Amino acid sequence: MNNMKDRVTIYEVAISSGVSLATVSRVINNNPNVTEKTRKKVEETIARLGYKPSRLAQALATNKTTNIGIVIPSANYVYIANMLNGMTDEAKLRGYQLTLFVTNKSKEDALQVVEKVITSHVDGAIIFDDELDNEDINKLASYKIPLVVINNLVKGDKLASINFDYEKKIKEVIQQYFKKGSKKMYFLHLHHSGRLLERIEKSFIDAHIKAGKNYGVFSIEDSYRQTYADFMEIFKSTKSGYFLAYRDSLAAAVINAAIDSGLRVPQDIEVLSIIGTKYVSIIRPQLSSLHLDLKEVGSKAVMMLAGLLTDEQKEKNVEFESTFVKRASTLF
Amino acid sequence: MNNMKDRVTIYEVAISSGVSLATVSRVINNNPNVTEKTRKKVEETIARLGYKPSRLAQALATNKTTNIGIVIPSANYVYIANMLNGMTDEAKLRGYQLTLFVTNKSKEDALQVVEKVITSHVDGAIIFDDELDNEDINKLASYKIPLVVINNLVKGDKLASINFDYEKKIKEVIQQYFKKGSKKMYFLHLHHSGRLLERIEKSFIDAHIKAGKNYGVFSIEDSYRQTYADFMEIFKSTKSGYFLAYRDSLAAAVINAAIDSGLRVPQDIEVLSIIGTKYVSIIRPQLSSLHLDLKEVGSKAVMMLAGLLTDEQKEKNVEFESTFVKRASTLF
DNA sequence: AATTATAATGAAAGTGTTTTCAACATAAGG
DNA sequence: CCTTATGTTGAAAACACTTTCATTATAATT
Repeated sequence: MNNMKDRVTIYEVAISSGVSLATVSRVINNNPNVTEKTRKKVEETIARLGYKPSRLAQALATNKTTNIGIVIPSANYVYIANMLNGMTDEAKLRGYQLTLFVTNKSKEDALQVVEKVITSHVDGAIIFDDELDNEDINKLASYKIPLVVINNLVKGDKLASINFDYEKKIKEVIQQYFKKGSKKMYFLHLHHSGRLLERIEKSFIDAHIKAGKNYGVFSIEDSYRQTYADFMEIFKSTKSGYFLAYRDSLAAAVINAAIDSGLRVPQDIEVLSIIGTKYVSIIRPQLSSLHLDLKEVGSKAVMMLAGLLTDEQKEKNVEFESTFVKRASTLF
Repeated sequence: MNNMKDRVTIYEVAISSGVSLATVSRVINNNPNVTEKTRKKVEETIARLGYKPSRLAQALATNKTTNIGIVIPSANYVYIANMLNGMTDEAKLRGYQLTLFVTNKSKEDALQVVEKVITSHVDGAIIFDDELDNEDINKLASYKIPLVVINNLVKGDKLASINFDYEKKIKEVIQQYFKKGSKKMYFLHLHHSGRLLERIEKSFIDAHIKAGKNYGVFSIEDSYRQTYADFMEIFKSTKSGYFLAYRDSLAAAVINAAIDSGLRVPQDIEVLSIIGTKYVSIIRPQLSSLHLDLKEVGSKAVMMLAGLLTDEQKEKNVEFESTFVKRASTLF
C-alpha cells in the first residue's frame, strides 16, 4: 500500500531534471540531438522516478499504437493456436502487441468486430476468418488499416494476402489416389463450414467429376463427439470408404468409430485429415494429412504486416505449400 | 481508392451539426442531459460523416482503455486455448478487448512483459503464468493494475485469484489407488516445469511418503516425440507402472510407447493425464484425467476482473474443483 | 575575435477525447 | 409576470505525449 505508484508523467521528469518536455521526449525516443550530459541527467531521473512513457499518449501523438489486431473465428482451435504462437513470437521480436478479435463464426459478431478494429486504432490487422467478406475487408481497408488476409480470396489493392494451396493439393491427392486406390471417397462437409472449406470441397468434387468418378458427401457437426456418434451409425451400413476430414479431431472421430465398428483402418476405411496439427502422430493409427507449418504462417503474417507498416518490404501475396504426408490412416 | 476515409473527428461532427464538442461527446456517451432534438441532429451527422470516436483519445481522457492484458506462457497449448476461448467470449460480452502478453517460459521475457503490461495501459490483467513471481506480480499491483492471478500462489492484498485443486485431487486419486491398485507410481517431471507442476509433484511425493510407498520420477522434455522415444527406451526394462503426466500429449506418448512395446494399457501400464483437454477421449485407450472446464475458468477470470474494475462485486478467491474422470487408461 | 555553420534546447501547438463549471434557456411556482 | 428550480449547452482545461520551429549555445572557420 505504501509503495503504490501514481503514474509519473513526462512533465515531472522534465521539472525534476531541469529540462523541457521536448528534451525528455528526445531522450525517450533515442533522438540523437541530445548532449551526452543532458541525456545522462534525464536518464538518471527517469530511473529515479521510475518513469514509464504512456503508450496511450504516445499513440495519440504519433498515430501509432504498436498494436496489431488479430481477427479469428475462435481462439479454441489447435491450428489457430499454432498460428497465434507464430504471431506472438514475431510480434514480440518487432515490438508489437496483439489484440484479439473473435467473430465466433457469426456474421453479426463479424460486423461488430469490423467496427471494433476500426475504433481500436490498431496499426494494422491480420485476418484469418472466413466470416469477413469482401465488403467487410474493404471497409477496413478504406479506413487505411493495413491488412494481411489469410485464406480469404478477397479482392483489393491495399492488402497483402497469404494463401494455402489446399485446393490444389487436395486435387493432387485425389488424382494420385485414383491411380492406385479404389475406395469411394467421401467429403465431410461441415454445417458451418466457411469459404475455405467450401473451396476445398469444390476442389474435391471437381476432381471427381473430371475423372468421372462417383463420390459422397456427409454433412457433419464440427464436434468430435457428434461426428463419432454419426459415424458409428454410418458404419453400420457403410463398410468401406476414403474420408476427407477438415480437422484432426474429426478425422479421429471417423477412425475411432471405424475401429469400434470392427472395421480396419486403413484396409477398409481410409481417412485423411486436411489440416494436420501435432495430433496427427498422437492418434492411432497415425493420420495422413496435409502438413503446413502454421506457426510459420503466423510469423510470416506478422512479418508481412510489419512490412506494410514500415514501407520496407511489401510482399503482396504469399502462397504456402502444404505437403501431403502419408501416415498410417491411408494406404497410399 | 476514391472512398478512402480520413478519420473524422469529434470536432468536425460538432462543427457540422452546429453544436459544441461537449454536446457531441454527450451524445456519444448516452449522457441523458441532451434534448431529443439536438441528439437527433448530432446522431444524424454522426451517421452522415461516418464518425467513430477514437478509443485512443477516449482512453487518454478517461484513463480507461477497455483493454485487458492476458499473460500466458504461450498461445500454443490446448488448455490455454480453451481458457482464451472463455476469456474472449466473456470479454466480448462486457466490451473488453484482450491483449496478449506471452512470456515464452523465459524469466527474461517475463520481466519485459511486466514492463509492457505497465506501459500498455490495460485496465487490468489476468495472469496465468508461472514465470511471474511474487515480485513481478506485486510490481504490477503497485502500478494499481487490477489483477486476477490464476494458479500462482502469490501474496498480495490487491489481487483476486483463481486456483485449481489439482494438488488436493492428485493426493486423493493416489490414496484411492493405494486401496485397490498395486502398481508403482511414477511422476513425469518436466524439465521446465513451473511452480504449479512442482506443487503437484510435491503433492504426489507427499502422498507416497505419508503412505510409506515407493515411487519413481522420470524427468522428461515437454514434447510428445521426445517423450515417446524416451518411453520406448524405458519400456524395454520397465514392464509395469502407473504414470502421471501433466498433459494429454505426454500421457499419449506414454500410452503409445507402451502399446508399441507390446504392453497392455491399462493392465500393465496405467496412465493419468493431469490436465485433461478434449483429446482425452480421442486418444485410445481414452485417457483418465482430472477434468476442469478451462473455458469456464477463462470466463470466470474475466468476470472477476470486470468486478474489480467496476467495484461491483469483488470475489477475491475462487477455487475450481477438478473431477477425476476414470476412462480406459487406468484400472480404477 | 568575428563570423558562420551546426548542434542542442525549449515554447507552443497538436493529437481526439472527456469533464467541470459557468452560462444560458426553459419550465414550474407563486 | 417575476422568481426560482431544473435542464441544456458551451468554453476551456485536462489527459500525456510528439513535433515543428524558433532560439540559444557551441563548435568550426577565417
